Order: sequence, then structure tokens, then C-alpha cells
Amino acid sequence: MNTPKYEPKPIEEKWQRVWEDERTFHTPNPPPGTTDDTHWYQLEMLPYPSGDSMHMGHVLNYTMGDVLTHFRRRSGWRVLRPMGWDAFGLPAENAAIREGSHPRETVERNIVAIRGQMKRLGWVIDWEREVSAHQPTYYRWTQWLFLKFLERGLAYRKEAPVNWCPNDQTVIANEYVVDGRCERCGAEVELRNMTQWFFKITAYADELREYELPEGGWWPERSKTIQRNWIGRSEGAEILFRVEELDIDIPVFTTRPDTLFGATFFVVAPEHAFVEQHGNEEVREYAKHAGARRTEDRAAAEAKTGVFTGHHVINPVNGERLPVYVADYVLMDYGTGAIMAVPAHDERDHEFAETFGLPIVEVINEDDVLVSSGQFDGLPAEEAKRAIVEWLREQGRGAPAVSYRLRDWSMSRQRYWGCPIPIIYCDDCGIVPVPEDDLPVLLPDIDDYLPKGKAPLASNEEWMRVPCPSCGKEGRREADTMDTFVDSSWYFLRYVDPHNDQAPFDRAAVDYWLPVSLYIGGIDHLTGHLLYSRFFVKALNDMGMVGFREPFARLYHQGWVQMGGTKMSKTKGNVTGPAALVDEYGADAVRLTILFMGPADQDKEWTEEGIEGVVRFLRRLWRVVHEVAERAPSDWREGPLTQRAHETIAKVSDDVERRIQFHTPISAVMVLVNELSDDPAAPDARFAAETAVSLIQPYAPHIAEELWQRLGHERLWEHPWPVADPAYLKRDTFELVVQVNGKVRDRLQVDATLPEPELVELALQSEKVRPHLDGMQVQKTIVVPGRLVNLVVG
RNA sequence: GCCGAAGUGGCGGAACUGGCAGACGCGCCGGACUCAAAAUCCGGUUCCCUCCGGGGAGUGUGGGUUCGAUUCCCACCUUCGGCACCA
Repeated sequence: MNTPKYEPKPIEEKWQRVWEDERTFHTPNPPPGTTDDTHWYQLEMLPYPSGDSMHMGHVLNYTMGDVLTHFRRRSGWRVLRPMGWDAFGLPAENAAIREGSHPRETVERNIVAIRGQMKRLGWVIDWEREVSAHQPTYYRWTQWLFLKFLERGLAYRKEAPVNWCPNDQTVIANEYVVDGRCERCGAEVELRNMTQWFFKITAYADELREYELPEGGWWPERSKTIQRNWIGRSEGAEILFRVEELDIDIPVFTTRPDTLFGATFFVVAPEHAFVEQHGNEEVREYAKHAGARRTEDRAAAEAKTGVFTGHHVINPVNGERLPVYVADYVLMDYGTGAIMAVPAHDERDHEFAETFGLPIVEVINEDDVLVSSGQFDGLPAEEAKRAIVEWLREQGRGAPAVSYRLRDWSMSRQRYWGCPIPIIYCDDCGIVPVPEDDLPVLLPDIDDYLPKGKAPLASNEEWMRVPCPSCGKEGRREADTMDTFVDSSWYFLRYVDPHNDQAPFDRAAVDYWLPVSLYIGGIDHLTGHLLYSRFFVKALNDMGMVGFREPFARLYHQGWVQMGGTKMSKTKGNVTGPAALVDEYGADAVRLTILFMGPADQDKEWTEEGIEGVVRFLRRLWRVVHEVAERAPSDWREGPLTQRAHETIAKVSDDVERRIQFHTPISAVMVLVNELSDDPAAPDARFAAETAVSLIQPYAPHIAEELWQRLGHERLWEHPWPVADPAYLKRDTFELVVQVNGKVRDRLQVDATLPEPELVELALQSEKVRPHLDGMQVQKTIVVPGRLVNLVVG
């Protein structure tokens, strides 16, 4: 027998050429009006082309999606599996700056390189649907959607304290400030008051806390909890406090209206308008310094600081005059930026009161009942909350209110490489949207795009000057660009209808495919991209543009592939790519290795050692299949491998489909191949070999296709996924475990049809069991049919 | 501080619904083939004791429920993640 050597490269190139020539992985949309429940939209988060190669984290992510895609396709489903590029934004622009080229050149070169690697890995991707955020055919519709949000009041401009990254020289969103630092570059962010565009994501705060998933959909509980933590909902009341001498009201938000009688002073945040309008020089001086500090630093301060403003407010519930302080422990961006201070029942207020010698009045006793609270005395605190708010409402001094931690999404960027915001400013007409027919507002090519603390586009006079669409007088363009996360908040809709030049997408097509059946991506995007996308879809649904309210029916987070204990990423520089490994061992081996490393949702340390075992397995599979092709009979007769093969089909199918688990199916096929190699001439060896090849195909499609051909067949990629015959999953005999007092004493091969009393009888007679029964009474017998007998003795 | 997840051989991990702990793979040990090596194949590999029949212990720690617990409950330890001067 002379089995040829397994050489992956020519085999992989051969089949990749076939798939490319035949457009094997192109999935056209079904004819309009098609309804079926056997379609699947498989999506993994799209990559940033900020470098010219992938790392092993990408390989894990996309290979998982690939296995699922093959599995669903062969199970008879119509599967959409696209790919695109998150090409705008800081990472790409910074990469271009580093290498001194234009961002467009950098990303387009990187896209070519990464696309080549993806094809070399043999992934099932419908390249005819490829989109990239930086192409005018795409960002035209990003701009169009922005205008729709503007019409609905969901995009707006305001001056507000925003996070400024001094290194990247742009505003960044709250969601991408981590521990007070820029998520991209690690620089400490500063708070700056700036006029910016925002998306009103807070309008959907409550809805985003709920998950309106379709039937069969699921999100990990952990993911939902993290999003809910981020949104942060507190129920309470808004209460008006009057400054008599100024004839103004200052609202506060509190979760503890029951403690209103215990308020002994009042505090506004340094950034509060009251300070600017009514503060004396000392107050404003304090506020200026305190307000410039980051929240993290304020929280870390050893002692409470503040200044009395000289003003007083009236407590609406008892008419007491409370001194108004400005203090930096009150934050402008939560609640109303002002608080009623109840030192007896709030730690921070207590600390402040101690420092400044302010009175402390207890209004709730140990039984959680109100005291010293006028007509509310004796009420349990929970009841008092409602009663006091109701009383305030009657007086016109308060109302129930809900406060969120979530802030509106600040989306203007003072950088060049992004989607232009389609707005024109006119001295007479104000903020004027660019008419739809004039879209896209093209991003001009400029030589000097370096960040300089203000939008680089602003210095391009020719581009900036434009007639006002409303009155025709000269206006000026918005020079900021959009946050990259705007681009990626709707890309999954564009894939469905990527070449549409009349609309961002066709509603019928989108309603057919969406929500995404399974979305795979890193958990780090939970409070950013994933929240933004859900907001977009809910808003689009309210605008009648899509027929669903959640973009992603199921969500799966792959674990980090780490090196040296930290996540592989370009910023950290600890990156290993697949290219060299693919050259040396082949794409199939790399695909198997990354999935065989362990549960896909767990973090893992990358090591090349694992690839050896996988390569051994592939060589063994190769050899055994050749032996089978040569020696096994071509007609099938049942043998011991038949049952094993059916068991493997059941195991692999269930793991992939229901459990979304990828490493145990590989083990199962290894077991089958190991047994097959013991007897490659068995009467059912051919069936076992075909089964092994068929089951490993989603993981290792090239070698599987080649071996399938050598077994005399064609086109495994469209061959129906095997189905386990239940008749073979039942065993005629089983191994009966015999326990005495819970300890295993014997294992007996017994007929599966034996009734329980006979199983007990066999157990009692076992040579290995009898010594353990000596001088003992059998008090109880437990029989688990098909498994074990436990004799309880004493 | 609040909320959540996870702890199993030398290593990655398996055991899905309370029923054989350690599948599969790595590594290691021994053997075959070879002048030799690589590759490949075969056998062994949780720990302790052993008269080689077997016996005992064992899934972070301590308790509990149960005939039976890696799995369920309670407490604790460790690690990781989210939120945190959020009123």
C-alpha cells in the first residue's frame, strides 16, 4: 500500500480555486415574498483594517462562524455570512500617521492583505456582499441615517462637558473611556465643555434594559447584566428647592424622598449653572479648579471640599432654610447636578457635614420608620417615599423621576478620517441639514490631516464654504466627522442589500434576514457597539424602516486569545498571526488548533504546541481514509463501527447546534478515527470513514473535500449533514456499574432488556461484590436503568 | 462597597438532567521500526499503600442534603470581569 503524503498546501489551493470559480459561498437573497424558517444570518464583528494582518483572536472568531455556517448550509438552511471593514476611525488613521501615508491608502492596502489571509484560511464568506465604512457608497447612507435621526430629534447639538483625549486630540464617547483613560491610546482623558453632536440614546434607556428577542433567541445573562449596569437605572423623585431672594427654583434628583425632613444643607456641582450665574468670586474660583478635575480624582480625594455660596434654599416640606454650598462631590452629569444633603442617612453628606460643622438630623429610626417628619411620622420608609412624593406633586414642588447612569452618545470627532456630518451652518438659517440629493458629502482628500485639537477639515476653506441649502447665502460645513461606531451601528443591515443606491437597504430583504441569528464578538463591545446597535435598530423600527426591535437574536462572546497573560491586540504589540502557521501546517490545521484549545468562550493562552497534535490527527485521518479506500469492502454490512459512527454524528450535531461548543466535537471525531484505524478493513469501515470526513468538514474543509473525493464522492460542501439513526443509538448491552454504599466494586456487561430484579441479582452474585457484603445486611437497592445498581448495606 | 463568573492530573480540558471523575489532546516514561535520527506505530501515565488479588484518598476549603455530589444548598478562600463620591 502506498498512501501519498499529506501535503496541505496544494490541496487547500485546489479547493479554494474551485470555490472561487463556482461562487460556492455566494448566497443571493431569496425572491421577494419568500418566508421560511430555515434561514440563518451568521455574523461576526467586522475587523478594523488598521494593520495588515489578523491575529489568532480573529482566527478563533471567524473560524467559529465558519463551522456554524458550514453546518447550517449542509443542514439545508439558507445562510448569510458576509464580511466587511470598519475602515474609518482612529485606529486606521493613527496607523496611517505612523507610517506617513494617507489613511485611505493604508486601509485599502490592509484590506487587500487581510482579505487574502481570510481567503487563504478557506472561510465561507460571501465576498459579493463586502462593504467598507470608508466607501462613499456606504457612508452616503450613514449620512442619510444621521439626517433621519436628526428629523426625529434623536440627533442634536449641545454644549456639554465631554471627554477629551489629549493624545488623540478628539472627543471620545463615555463608553470608550476606561478607568478615566482613552480606550484606544491609554491617555488620561480631560473633561471639556464643547459644543458637540449627540445621539439621544437615553431616550431608549428603559427599552435597552429589556431584551425583545425573537423566539429561540438568547443573550448571556452576564452580558445583559453588564449592559444594565452600564445603563444604571435609579427610581426616585425630582424635587424643586426655591431660592427666595433670587426667585428661582433648583431641581434635585433623589432616590430617598423619605429623608426629605433630614435635609440640613444643599449642594450644587461646580459646573452647575447656578455657580456661573449667582456665585461670588470665591465660589467661582473654587468651582473653576474643582470642576476641572476628573471624577476619578475627585472620588479619590481624602477630604470633602466646598464653599458656601451665601444663598439659601427653602425645603418644600417644612420651610426650613438650607445653606447652599458648591462642592465637587456632586457631579454635574448625574441627576440634576444638585442635591439635597441628608447627612444622617448618606455617607458622603455626613462626611461633608462633619467637615463643615453642619447639623445632622435623623429622620428614620432603626425600624425603618419615619421620625421627626411632621405628618409623615410613623410611616415605613418605603411607604413614606410614595406619600411624600405625592404630597410634593400636589404642591407642585416635585414628581416621581427616574435617573440613568447612561449619557447621550457624543459622536462628533475632531479628526479627519471619518464620515462627514452632513450639516451646514448658516448665519441666517442656523443648522441646516444637507439635502438628501446632495449626499454623500464626500470626505475631501487633504494633505494635512494630522490632528491639531480642532477638526482638520476646518482648514480646508474651499470645502468648508458652501451655499446654504435653505437661503443660498454662504454657509459653512460641519467640520467634525462621526465616531466610527456610527458606521458600525448599522453595517449588519447593509450586508443584506449592499449595492442598493436608492436606500440604505430594502426593508423586505432586511426583514427576511434579520435579526442576526448568531452574533459572535468580543465582550469588550458590550457597553459600546452592542448598545449603540440596539439603539439604532429600535430607532429605525420606530421610524418604520425595519420590522424588528433587536438586531441580534443570539449573542456569543469568544474568549480572548492571550499571550503573556494579556489579550492579543495591536496596541499591546503581543500579536501572533496565522500566516506563518498556515504556510507551515496548512489552513485546516490552524482552524482545528484554535478551536481545539478549549471552550471558545473562555480566555486562552496561545501556544503553538497544540498544533502538533492536530497535525498528527490530520495525518492519521489521511492515512486511515486511504487504507479504507483501498481495503474496505464497498458494500456495507453492519459492524461495531456503525454504532460508533452514529453516536459521533449525534454528539457532533448536538454540540455544534445546541451547545455552540466546538472543541468536544473534534474529540469525538478523533475517537471515531482512532477506532477506525484499529480495523480499516471492517465491513462498515467505509461508512465510518465517510462519517468522520463528513463531520470534520466544517472544521477542516479542504482535507475533508479531498478525502471525500478519494472515497469516490463529490462536493461534500453541499452534501447533506448526516443524521444519526436512533436505532443505532440504543445499545443491546450496556456496562452495569455495581456499587456498594456508593463505591464502584464491579462493572458487568449485561443485556439491555434485563428487568431490574435480575440486575440486582447479578450484582449480588458478582465475585468482586460478594466480599463487600460479608456479614452485612442489604438494606436497600437502588437501580438506575441502563446505568447502575447501588447496594446499600450495613 | 454593590453585582456577576470561575476554581478538576505536570498542562489545555471532558463529564450536558444528581449516577463509572480525568474523554480527547499536549507533555512525560517505556517499547517496536532504524546504523542512527526524524516521522510513524504499540503500551503506560491523578496521588498514596500493596503480599500485584487489590485497598484507600481525591474535582479550591469547611459543612449540609442524598443510597449516591465536579454537579444542588450554606459559609469561607482565591482568581477574573462589570459598576462605583451615581445622591
